[in-house]
Amino acid sequence: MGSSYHQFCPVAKAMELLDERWTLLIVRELVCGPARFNDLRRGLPRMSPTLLSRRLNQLTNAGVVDRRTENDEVRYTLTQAGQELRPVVEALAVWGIRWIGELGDEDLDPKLLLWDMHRNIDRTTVPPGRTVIQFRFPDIPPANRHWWLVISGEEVDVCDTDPGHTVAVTVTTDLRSMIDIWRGNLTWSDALRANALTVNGPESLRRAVPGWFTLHPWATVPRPT
Amino acid sequence: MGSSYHQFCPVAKAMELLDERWTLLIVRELVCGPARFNDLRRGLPRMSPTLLSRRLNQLTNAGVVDRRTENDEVRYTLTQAGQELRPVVEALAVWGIRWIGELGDEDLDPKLLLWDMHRNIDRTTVPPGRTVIQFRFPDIPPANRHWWLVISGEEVDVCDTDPGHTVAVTVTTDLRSMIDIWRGNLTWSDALRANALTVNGPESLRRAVPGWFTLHPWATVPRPT
DNA sequence: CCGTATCCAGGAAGATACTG
DNA sequence: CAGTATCTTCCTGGATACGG
Repeated sequence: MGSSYHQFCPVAKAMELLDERWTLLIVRELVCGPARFNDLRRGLPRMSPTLLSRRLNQLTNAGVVDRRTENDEVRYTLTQAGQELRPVVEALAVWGIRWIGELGDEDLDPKLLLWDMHRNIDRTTVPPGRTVIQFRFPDIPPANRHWWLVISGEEVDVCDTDPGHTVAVTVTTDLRSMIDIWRGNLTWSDALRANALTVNGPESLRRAVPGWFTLHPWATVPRPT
Repeated sequence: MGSSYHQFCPVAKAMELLDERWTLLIVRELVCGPARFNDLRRGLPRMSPTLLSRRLNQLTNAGVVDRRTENDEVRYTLTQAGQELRPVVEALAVWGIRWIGELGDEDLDPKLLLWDMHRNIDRTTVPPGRTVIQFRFPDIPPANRHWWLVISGEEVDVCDTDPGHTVAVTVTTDLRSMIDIWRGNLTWSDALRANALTVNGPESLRRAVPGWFTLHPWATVPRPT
């Protein structure tokens, strides 16, 4: 655990645990539901597995995280104490979206974007059966340029190589615009109108695409004037 | 500023600034109102002035803190962005008081206790004129054992040497009990009944003392069963 | 009163490779 | 899939002393 502040103040005691690098981002991941070690790694790609492991142990020892093994599958979940960190994470998200507007190019990670999108699909609006969305970001290096979201009845998969299925719609845009949309700083229709984004595919699907994603809670936070 | 997480997530962007050691505790201090450099030092006694200075610069550059010089007096205040960190601090306080119950002896700092008490005096209930409360903590080393709170019309002073004024009431207790009361884990009356605390002085004042302090918001937070 | 200058030690975090 | 092991670097944070 982080070293002590030698203060009895609850804020200080909380921060002894939570002010260590990455800790609250792990909680953020787990707020979305139980996760396996490698799920967490996908949401925290710049974190080394050693450090992730250490942090999970610290959080477990602190009573925030529970490590469960169910028929050979390891799951990390939030305990009651962990669940109650949700207001902290939400308050931070609201503050962050309002006051930290400028993103550096380093912050624009397509891997994270797709990972986040994949868990915010509104199944009820996507056609039944298998639907594949292709994303193309021509402005970034080829290695990360092409992505596929494979939506089937039970699950949603993220691929960075062509899964081979028929593509329903292709979204072509620069990465920053797509992230601006995701964060709620830009609407799909404004991006389309400004030619910052194009959707290829059958008319009906093209119109429907934006509705396939649930709005991130961030997106609706009012911004400072 | 802290190093980047390379994520566009608002929580990550917020934590780049806020997860550095001491940063949110400075915000906590400033949430109570504008403060001078040495006021902050009193609330953060284990922090070196170098580091406090550096953090204040970081927070100023981040647009969270404003440094004002008014007729030769330096004041640090929260900007609008800083004010909006209040929900974060409050969420952390609620979580901390509920889930980080055990305090080490290292966390029991009488200096901090008195500093915190001095800014939570309910003037309307304290008799007019000058009122002096003496605190005695026989269980701790002599150097920190005796404290005086000098309440006058305009201000409240903390002294660790006898200010020489007439003492209205003397509170004698162990430090941990006083902090338990302050955090809302123990009531004045329970402490009195258990002989963990005694108040000396005129009957009427003795009864009134607990009411001279405003209840800390922490104190009323319901605890987990 | 309000900080800055300097120095030092320790450990945190990153990178990489490897194992059951 | 779920982590350890190891190594190295850097940088934070702490302590202390000093200046405007």
